[in-house]
Amino acid sequence: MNLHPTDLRRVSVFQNATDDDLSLLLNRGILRSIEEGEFFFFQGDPAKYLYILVSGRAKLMQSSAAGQQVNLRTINEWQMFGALGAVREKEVTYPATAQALESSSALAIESVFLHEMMQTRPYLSFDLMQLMTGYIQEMQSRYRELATEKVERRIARSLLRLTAQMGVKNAQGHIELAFTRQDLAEMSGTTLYTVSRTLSEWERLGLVQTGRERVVLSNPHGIVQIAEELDESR
Amino acid sequence: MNLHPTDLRRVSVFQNATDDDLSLLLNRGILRSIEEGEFFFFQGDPAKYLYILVSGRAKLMQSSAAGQQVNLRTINEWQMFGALGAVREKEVTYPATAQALESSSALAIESVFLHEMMQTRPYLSFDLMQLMTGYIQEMQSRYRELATEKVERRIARSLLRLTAQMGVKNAQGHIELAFTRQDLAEMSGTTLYTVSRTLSEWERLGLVQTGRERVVLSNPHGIVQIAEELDESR
DNA sequence: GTCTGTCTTTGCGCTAGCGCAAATAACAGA
DNA sequence: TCTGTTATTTGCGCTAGCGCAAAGACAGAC
Repeated sequence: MNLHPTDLRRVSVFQNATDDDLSLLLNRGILRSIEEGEFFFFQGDPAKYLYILVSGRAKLMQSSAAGQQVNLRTINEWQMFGALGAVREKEVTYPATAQALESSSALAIESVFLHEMMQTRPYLSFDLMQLMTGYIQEMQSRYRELATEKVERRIARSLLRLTAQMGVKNAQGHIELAFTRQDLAEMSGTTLYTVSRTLSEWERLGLVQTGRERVVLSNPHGIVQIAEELDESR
Repeated sequence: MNLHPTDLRRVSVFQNATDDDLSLLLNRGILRSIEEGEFFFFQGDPAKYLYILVSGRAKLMQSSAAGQQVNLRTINEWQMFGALGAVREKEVTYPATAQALESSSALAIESVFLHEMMQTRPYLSFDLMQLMTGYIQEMQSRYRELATEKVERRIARSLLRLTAQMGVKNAQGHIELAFTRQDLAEMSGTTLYTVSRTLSEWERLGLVQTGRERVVLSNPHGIVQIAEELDESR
């Protein structure tokens, strides 16, 4: 894998960086490649590096003391993750675990290095803040959904969110997603059983086609309707 | 109400600001006072101002299309709220509603003004990012709790969070909180009925004393235990 | 003191969603 | 093709928590 500095401009935080900045970052970065199911870092590790996913796909998840876990977000190519350490000055630890969903590689950059760069480059701070406000808003919305909306709709929302982030159209122009029922459950705050039952129901209605680690939205509009329609029962 | 520039240093985002900066901010600010139950801004309004609560208490909440709402956080004196507009350059709207829990006043500062100041003052950006990472982490934790933990524990957590933020010790050294059951429910992602039943149960056990818009933690340790103990049933 | 509006409690019935268990399906490697 | 592993489906029973409704408690206004 050979990276060119300007590739890094695809990272939203670096969209306004100069070519020199990008070279600096690339030189300081270490490329780490890991296999499906392995981890970039664990919740609780010291947050010494931030990462930029170069290839593959990963997920960020948080687990409770009892071991149950939720999916905070999925990470696609050219997305930055684990960047909290660059902001918090004190010794900090990652608040979540990053696991590869398929063979992946990521550029690891020392948190303190980005921290130093931001001191003299306001646009970097702004672009990072931009990213952070996005996360805040997303988490707030998901929190509200989880608190007030019922499962079926939350699953629909998860599928739509995934579609927006990484939906790939197949030959028939249908949107195809590659996730296990368990993943979907962790994204929607429910159990794999309920996800399975819901997808089966939707398949019966002709909204989706399902398979092992696969969901095809054959009628995206129908899913949108489930996600959006006013719930007159409340 | 007469404000002195250095009062603003109590705001975490301004802790490292110069006296000149603080004066600038104060001069550009407008003091808005509102009554209990009234609103600083509504979800969906253009985010033209950011606020600093000078006196009183407020809550930030988000509501769904169907009108159900959740409590995102409570705002105490010298906390900043509604600051997203200072980061996002495009026309943005508040993602939440800010309502006064008691008569309150807040300093309103134009978002663009803080935005400009940050261009040349890296420490401002850092302190704002610091705040934002805190929110991200808190929302992530609360999201996980809501998804994986049962109601009783979530209510316990809410009480402890409130205690940390604004607990006032009364004459007996007990921690006293002033919230309606409805508020507590919106913070914990449940209903006022369940909160009421849970508090009654705790009162029977001698963990708390309750009253109208009042919860006294007479045995905080017991509440901590409920919030923390491993749930062997899972 | 009394009235009024708001907040709280509690009984009751109900159901959405959980989670076990067992069967089945799909894939991966030998 | 066979075999072990992992993912998925579905029946079944259960319960945590919801939400209505009605009664009670409290606080402020007059």
